[in-house]
Amino acid sequence: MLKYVEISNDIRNKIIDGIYLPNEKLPYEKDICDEYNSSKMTVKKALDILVAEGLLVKRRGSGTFVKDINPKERDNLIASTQFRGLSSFYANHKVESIILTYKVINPDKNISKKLLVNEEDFVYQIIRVRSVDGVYAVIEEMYMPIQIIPGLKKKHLYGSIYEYIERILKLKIQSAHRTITVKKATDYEIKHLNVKENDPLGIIEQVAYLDNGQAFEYSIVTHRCEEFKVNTVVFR
Amino acid sequence: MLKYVEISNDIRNKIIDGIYLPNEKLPYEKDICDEYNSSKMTVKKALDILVAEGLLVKRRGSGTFVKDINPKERDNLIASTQFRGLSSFYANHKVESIILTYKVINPDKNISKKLLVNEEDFVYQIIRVRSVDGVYAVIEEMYMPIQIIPGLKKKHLYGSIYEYIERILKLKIQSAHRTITVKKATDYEIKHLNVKENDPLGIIEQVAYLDNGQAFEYSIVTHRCEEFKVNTVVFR
DNA sequence: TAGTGGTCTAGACCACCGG
DNA sequence: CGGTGGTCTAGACCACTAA
Repeated sequence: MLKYVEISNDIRNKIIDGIYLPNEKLPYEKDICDEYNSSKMTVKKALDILVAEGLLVKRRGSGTFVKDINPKERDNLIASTQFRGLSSFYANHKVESIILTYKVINPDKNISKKLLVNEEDFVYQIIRVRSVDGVYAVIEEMYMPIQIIPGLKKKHLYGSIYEYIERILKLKIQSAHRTITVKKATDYEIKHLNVKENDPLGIIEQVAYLDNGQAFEYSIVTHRCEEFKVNTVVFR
Repeated sequence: MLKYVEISNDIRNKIIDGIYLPNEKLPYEKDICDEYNSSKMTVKKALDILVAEGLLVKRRGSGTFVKDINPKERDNLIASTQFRGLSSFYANHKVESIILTYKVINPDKNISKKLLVNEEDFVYQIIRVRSVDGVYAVIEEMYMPIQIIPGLKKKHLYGSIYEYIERILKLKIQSAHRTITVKKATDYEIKHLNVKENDPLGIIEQVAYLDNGQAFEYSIVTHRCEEFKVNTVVFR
């Protein structure tokens, strides 16, 4: 385990457990260094992770303080700063999938551009309706190059595809570029998501990358509006 | 100017100008250190900014590579990783505001909680319809404590409030926590945004913070769906 | 095995805040 | 002014990749 990850996990837990209270000033960086037996740079890196998560504020010249946000928002923030699939985001809920489409196709121009493959190459096309605790949540349309993700079988689609990629193929998922937009439900969504005509929907279009920089997934996930909530922290 | 900001700006420009091409390997960190006459840690910090912006990928053991994304997406990414007001986001367009409400009120429970002020304190309530190049874009409902943002006059509301905060009050805006949701247009929006009944809308609810950690703004910005597009990069 | 990026240190110096 | 966080260095050592 890396030292700065250890330190930031420890301090995050202290905030969650209320050992450090909202608006409380953290010990001086110097003391934190002593406590964890680390250098200033390492402690700074650990604290900066928590600043990026929106849990801490640093004021040059005065100190480091716990941000005063309510616990629900805080948990939301911690969850949102991580990139997870639906299955692990709703780890304590029952996530099920209905498979509408599962085939191998040649990508159209848009898909081949997103995944950086040729139009002659083959990609999986997967369309799933996913439910959480028995309630329809999203329609997920997904494209992955078979060269990068070999051996995917239908049985994997009922659970988490990310788990297959990471645990079976031993690949590392690194990041994703997302575009969030809004649209009105079409007949297709009315049918499969059990929404009403004219209901608004949230759409997350995403290209996801492995840690070697390869794009391995292009997906368009359409969310029912009740289920749709995205949290972010932005910096100036 | 900070060294790592200089280096990252320089490399970002080289990517934008095509001096470093997609998929190209960057010089070894060692050579970059020599080029900018800096230490390894400083160069690493500069490159990590570009990784966070989604422009670069690093592969331990092989090198640092320019991510192969199309120029339009790339520009979108660069714009989205920064936290700006509408005025500076659309700096090359004509941004106008219609002021629907401008008064000082006692905050309700929700607002006082978000801004961390008492319900007896006073906050500005500002509601503006903002248009870009003559087209209605958003309704912005905004609350700011008068103690933190003193002296705001109606004339400031026609332009950029952020500019008033930064240039006149000399305060530094640091970050914002955002929640993105979706809803169906109500009569209020149909009237003021010139949208049709049942049109979907994108909502960004935001608490913004100064660099001293104070919350200075709570706002709910309702976007017409055509105008609504949020880009993010997430990491696992 | 050589070459890459990642972590970590100990300490110098600077910028900013408050009394 | 003392105390805080921010930047930067020079170099040690480690983890991973590819030839």
